[in-house]
Amino acid sequence: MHLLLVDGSTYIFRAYHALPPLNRKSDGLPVGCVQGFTNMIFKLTEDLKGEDAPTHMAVIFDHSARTFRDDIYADYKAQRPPPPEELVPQFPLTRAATRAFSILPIEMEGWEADDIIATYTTQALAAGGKVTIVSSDKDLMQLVDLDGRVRMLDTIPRPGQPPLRWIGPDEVMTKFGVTPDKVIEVQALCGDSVDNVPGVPGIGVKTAAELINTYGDLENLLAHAEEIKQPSRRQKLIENADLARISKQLVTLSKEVPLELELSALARVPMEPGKLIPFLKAMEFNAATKRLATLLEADPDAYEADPELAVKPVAPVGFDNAARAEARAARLAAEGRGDSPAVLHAAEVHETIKATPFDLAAYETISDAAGLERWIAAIYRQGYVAVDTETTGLDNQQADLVGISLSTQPGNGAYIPLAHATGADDMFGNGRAEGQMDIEVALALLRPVFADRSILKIFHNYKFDHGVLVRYGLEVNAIDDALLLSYALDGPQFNTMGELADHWLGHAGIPIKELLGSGKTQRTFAQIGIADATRYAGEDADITVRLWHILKARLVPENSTAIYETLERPLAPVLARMEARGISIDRQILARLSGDFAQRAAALEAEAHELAGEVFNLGSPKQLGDILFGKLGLPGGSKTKTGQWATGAGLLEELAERENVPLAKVIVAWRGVTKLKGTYTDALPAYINSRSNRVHTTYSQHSVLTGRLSSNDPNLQNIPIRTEDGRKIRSAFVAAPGKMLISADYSQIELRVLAHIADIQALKDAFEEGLDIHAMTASEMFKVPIEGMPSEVRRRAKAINFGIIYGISAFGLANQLGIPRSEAGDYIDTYFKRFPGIKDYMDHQRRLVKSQGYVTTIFGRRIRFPNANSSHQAERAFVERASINAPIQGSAADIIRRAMIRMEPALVQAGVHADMLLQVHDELIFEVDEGTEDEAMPVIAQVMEGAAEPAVRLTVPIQVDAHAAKNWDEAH
DNA sequence: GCAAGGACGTA
DNA sequence: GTACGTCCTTGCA
Repeated sequence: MHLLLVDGSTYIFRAYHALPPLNRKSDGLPVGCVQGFTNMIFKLTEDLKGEDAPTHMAVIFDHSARTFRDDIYADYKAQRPPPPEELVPQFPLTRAATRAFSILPIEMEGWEADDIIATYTTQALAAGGKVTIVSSDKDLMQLVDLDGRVRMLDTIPRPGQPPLRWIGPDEVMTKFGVTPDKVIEVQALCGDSVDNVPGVPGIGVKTAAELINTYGDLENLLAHAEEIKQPSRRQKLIENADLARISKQLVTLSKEVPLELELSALARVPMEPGKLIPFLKAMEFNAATKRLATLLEADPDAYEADPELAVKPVAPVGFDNAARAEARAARLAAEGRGDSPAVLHAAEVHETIKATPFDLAAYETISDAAGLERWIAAIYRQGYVAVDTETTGLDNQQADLVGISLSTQPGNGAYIPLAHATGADDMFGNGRAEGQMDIEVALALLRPVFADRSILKIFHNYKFDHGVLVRYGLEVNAIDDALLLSYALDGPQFNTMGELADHWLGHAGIPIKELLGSGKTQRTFAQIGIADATRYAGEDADITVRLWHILKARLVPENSTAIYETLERPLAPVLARMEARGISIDRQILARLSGDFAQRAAALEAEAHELAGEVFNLGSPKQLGDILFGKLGLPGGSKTKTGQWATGAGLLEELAERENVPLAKVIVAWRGVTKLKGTYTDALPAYINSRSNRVHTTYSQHSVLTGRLSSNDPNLQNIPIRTEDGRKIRSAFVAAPGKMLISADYSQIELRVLAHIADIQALKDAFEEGLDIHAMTASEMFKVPIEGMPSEVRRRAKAINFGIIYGISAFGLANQLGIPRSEAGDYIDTYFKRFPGIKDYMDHQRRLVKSQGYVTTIFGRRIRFPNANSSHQAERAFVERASINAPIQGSAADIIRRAMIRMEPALVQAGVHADMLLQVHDELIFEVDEGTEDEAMPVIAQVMEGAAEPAVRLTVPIQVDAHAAKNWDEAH
């Protein structure tokens, strides 16, 4: 007997890094590793002929689950990052490839592939056979034996080396300095940084081998540790004896895996064209199909592509209609959309999916475990699934889960009702509706699927579903998000699934209003009948999977892959966790303020009525305008675009000053107080979540043109700070008992980004020297020494600096500073003369936006302006200013996003516990245990300051200021 | 009950 | 002059 065991998982990972990426032509599915794997299996069968030919064969895979090693040592393989997303869909395909060659793929929950290999190896030896292990994993070297009955074979292609490299006792000796039977003793001492096996700190392979060759094994060495001459080595061994013993347990492969298949079941059977060719065709490996068909003396045309794996012929006309593809290519070329294969591919995917009709009646209601298990099996075959949750409300921190829908391909869908009540019309209702499986049973079945990093879960607005699912104990790994794909590609153009579906599929789907109604009679999803719910929810999952196919195909041709993969997708779970944490607010402070504001508002209101000589609604700009400019006949009134009198704060203040109108002052004061009361002190307490006693904002990751976040329900990005009253509100945001808040903010991030992008040496020098940037600007412009500079001069320079960032106009600057427009124009001219690069930068962005319709951040985020060539002068001017601002604001936004993505792992790495709670554009708020703030702050600042690297090396220093206190006002 | 407009809080 | 979200009034359904 000759048993050949292929270590499948290691090969896939090595192939992923070694081989160029390859995508299936028809749908862009990544298949590079599958192809590498298929070639490897084929070459093995070719190379191992005659004497070397195995009689038994299997491919062994790791099963993504914990193993006994996690129980021995919690940190085992803790450093291992999740597999790359491109690799994920390829896992099930490599199993399929194995079966296509008539070889059994073997994996077992709770066991690593290495353990299964060790057990089969032991059994084969006991049966008198020999074993070849196809792997280069050093952990398997312990199985090699001295008399050549167990050898390893490394087949990973390496330049300059033979294609097949046998690993026997000599090679093991080279690697570990000992015979194979002593490998685990050496590994126990030297550990393994990749798998996070600790070993004895400070002992490497060389020392370990020397010690083992002297003392024979670990136990004997430890028993004689006292005798070792070198003091530090002796001490390390004595101190870390237990660590070494644990390490040995970790590296020792189990030879007692309870195998499901006996050795005899692995007997080789010949390849069958009926299995192999349909697989190769489904993968669209055309050359391999021909070659293997010839080898097997089969007619490739006699077999169809495996329907389970092939791109589904979802459209009336398939992808392979040459005439149609050609016509399409011609049309696209004529439209100037280019003819790169990726562009054509994306267009084909879109057209095909768009042509697939919706059939709401086809969606399945899953009402029992057997039904769900069938769907889960389909999900594992597909490797990905679109998921949508239905809940009782829009607040994902409170809403109850009502059901979950799934779709694995355009046109299909299923709904698992979990908490529907009996009909809303039934006045005795609110019982549990019939035909639903137990929620715990359903979740138990779904839990491993959601956690499985080899199955991609596709959401639309993942953050919402995450907030619901984690509260039901589901962990979700490996996600894509159709809404974020859309945002990475098109910016905030589309906000809802309905808008996306309408635009891309020409089918908006059932509006939720149609099911729930609105106003007083509005129902929750739990009150919807299961049949209606299945149509609605199934459609949502179906739409999601369609959008995913269409949008994902556009990433590569539209240069948005990096933004999506490195900024958008990784940020979503970070934000989801911040939302779930919330922040504590002090109700008492707010209640006292509300009372205070109410009194002051009432007094101001009475005073205003007195001054106006009549009772009117102070909250009505219309009534106010009529009184000021009508009844009182004040001059200087201007009209808004709707013909109303304008009554903005700036205008009222001017009126108070110039015309000496006390009423104007009173109104401004009243507005200030009622604004704070209405928006903050009255409103915020209502947002306190009764379970957590904290306020949970929702961040929108897909709403802002420039790449910033926005915050809503409540908006925690506009908590007051500028006035005394405002800061009192801010002081109501507090650390939990025993905790502290840390606020870390970027200093002048946008001006620094401007200095970098526009390459303004004078600005860079100023930042390098740590100067007051506004004072420096003033000194340059007005020729005033920084020392003893009047505050008014600095204020003007500051307004100009901000103006530059906003795409300055003389009109705007004049307005801001209350100076004549001609004077503002002179300031701008002076600024351009002093900092000549600024004008170049501005002109450059103007040209870019007009020629290509978008500008970019330093990380390549595209910010689109479809109106760049508008026929309206005002609109054009607006786009010009926005296109000047967007790369600055957007690059700063990208920097803090990168910091947020890296923050949690960096804190873990540093051994600091800190919870990131809020982001306010250039500021991050954390909550830490009291007393740990001095450890946390440097780590936080370091991550933030280095966030652009290594993607971009900024040519200005980035500075972060961090402070800790019990409340947000004092921490800021 | 809903949308638009004005005003104003933040970076 | 950039980017947001929320509150309130108004006007129409």
